[in-house]
Amino acid sequence: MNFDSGLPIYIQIVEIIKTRIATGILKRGEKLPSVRDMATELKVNPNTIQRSYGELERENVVFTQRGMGTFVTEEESILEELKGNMAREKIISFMEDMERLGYNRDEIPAIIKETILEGK
Amino acid sequence: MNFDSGLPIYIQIVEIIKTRIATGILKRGEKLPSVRDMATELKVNPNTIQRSYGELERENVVFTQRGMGTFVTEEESILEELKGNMAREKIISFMEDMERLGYNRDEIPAIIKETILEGK
Amino acid sequence: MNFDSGLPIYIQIVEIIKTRIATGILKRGEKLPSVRDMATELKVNPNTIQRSYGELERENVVFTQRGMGTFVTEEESILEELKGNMAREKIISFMEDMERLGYNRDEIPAIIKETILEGK
Amino acid sequence: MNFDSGLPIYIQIVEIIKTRIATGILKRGEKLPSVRDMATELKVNPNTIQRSYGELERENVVFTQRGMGTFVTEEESILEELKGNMAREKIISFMEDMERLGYNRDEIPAIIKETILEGK
DNA sequence: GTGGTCTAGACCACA
DNA sequence: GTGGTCTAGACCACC
Repeated sequence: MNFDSGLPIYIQIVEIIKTRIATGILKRGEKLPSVRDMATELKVNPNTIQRSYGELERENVVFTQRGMGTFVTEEESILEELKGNMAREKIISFMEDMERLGYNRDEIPAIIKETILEGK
Repeated sequence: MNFDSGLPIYIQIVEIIKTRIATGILKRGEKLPSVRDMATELKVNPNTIQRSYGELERENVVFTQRGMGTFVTEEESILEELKGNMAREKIISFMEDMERLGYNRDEIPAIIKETILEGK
Repeated sequence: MNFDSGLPIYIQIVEIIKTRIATGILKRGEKLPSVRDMATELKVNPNTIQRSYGELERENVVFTQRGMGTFVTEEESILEELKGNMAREKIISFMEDMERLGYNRDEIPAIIKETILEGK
Repeated sequence: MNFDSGLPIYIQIVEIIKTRIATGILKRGEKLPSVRDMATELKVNPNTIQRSYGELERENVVFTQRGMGTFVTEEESILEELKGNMAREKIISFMEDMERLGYNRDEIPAIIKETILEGK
């Protein structure tokens, strides 16, 4: 795993975990890897993972039980919001890419429909 | 710049240059940086750039004039096709991402329209 | 327990015991811990406790029976006065705090009423 | 300065700074001591101060300008809210103390009024 | 100079 | 074992 995108490593890890949760790789209520295991897996310092987990907890995406571990939230509403946010980000960056390629915002839905039909 | 995506570096450079052309950073008929300059800019071996330019020429995206340098094609149809291909790739990977987030192919155009409206 | 408030330790202990009596942790007529036990509990020299007990006796808050130990006074009037004094101190320091936060002496009772209502 | 209240040091520092702001010792827009100076002053590690400042920034009580320092927020509404919160905490703990001394919640405003009158 | 991030390694409370 | 805190010391970007 590389972390040279310019963003702080702990933020990048937050994004990775959010993606895993939003896409269902990590499920509602599931235990995350321990701070130490995650640190070993991603080859970063445990404090960095700690910070990532802390940030996720602040956002109520995960919760921790002392001595037990860190878990994906049980609250469905937060998970839905998370998916919505990630989708919105994906859409926005996609649209920016498309505009850079010379397409107009408003014609994009139509182009997508075409592409869907082609693929069928 | 990192080139550790697994793909051969020369292919990655081909993609970078195609993106620059498709987005208009490099314009129709414009001279590309010399092999040597490009190698310096991307911190790779000049032979690698040479190979990338060769590939681009094979695809008629650029053409070479001995002693003058390498230039973006003058043929509008090729540029259009290039943009179309890049757009199609973007759309496909975007749709895969959205499906992973739990959205159905067919509902995506509608979601995009909503997001456009929100952003206004 | 820390005793680094600047005040003599024996005075601080007098205050601790008065608080325990005023709040009913130590009841009317109840035996106080022996000097030796109290010294162990608070991790101070027994002579210090001896001095604190002496001070409390001087104020008629406790009385000593040779060979039996030290006891909270039986006189209700002294206990009432003790509570009144502690309340007055609490009120004064509370009001100073509130004034420092920018509240006027005279508006404080009203603010408290509001807070009581909120808490209901 | 002692930090053995059981609470994490960084939280205690957050409280100290909030008190300084709420009581006007630190004014609207004023620069806080640098992380390093504060660490020296309070004899803790700079990272601990960093964490405290980060927490305060998260709560919008302060903001930072890279290379310039950390400053008390300019937003009056946040400062008002801060004072309100600190007052509420003071009131609640004061009332708990008074109840422990045998006074009823509802009679406290009256007792305060008496104490004010006595002091005049 | 400022804050921001990261690593290394320690100790603690909780279970 | 788990997460939570703290220290020490380094390097970075920005001003």
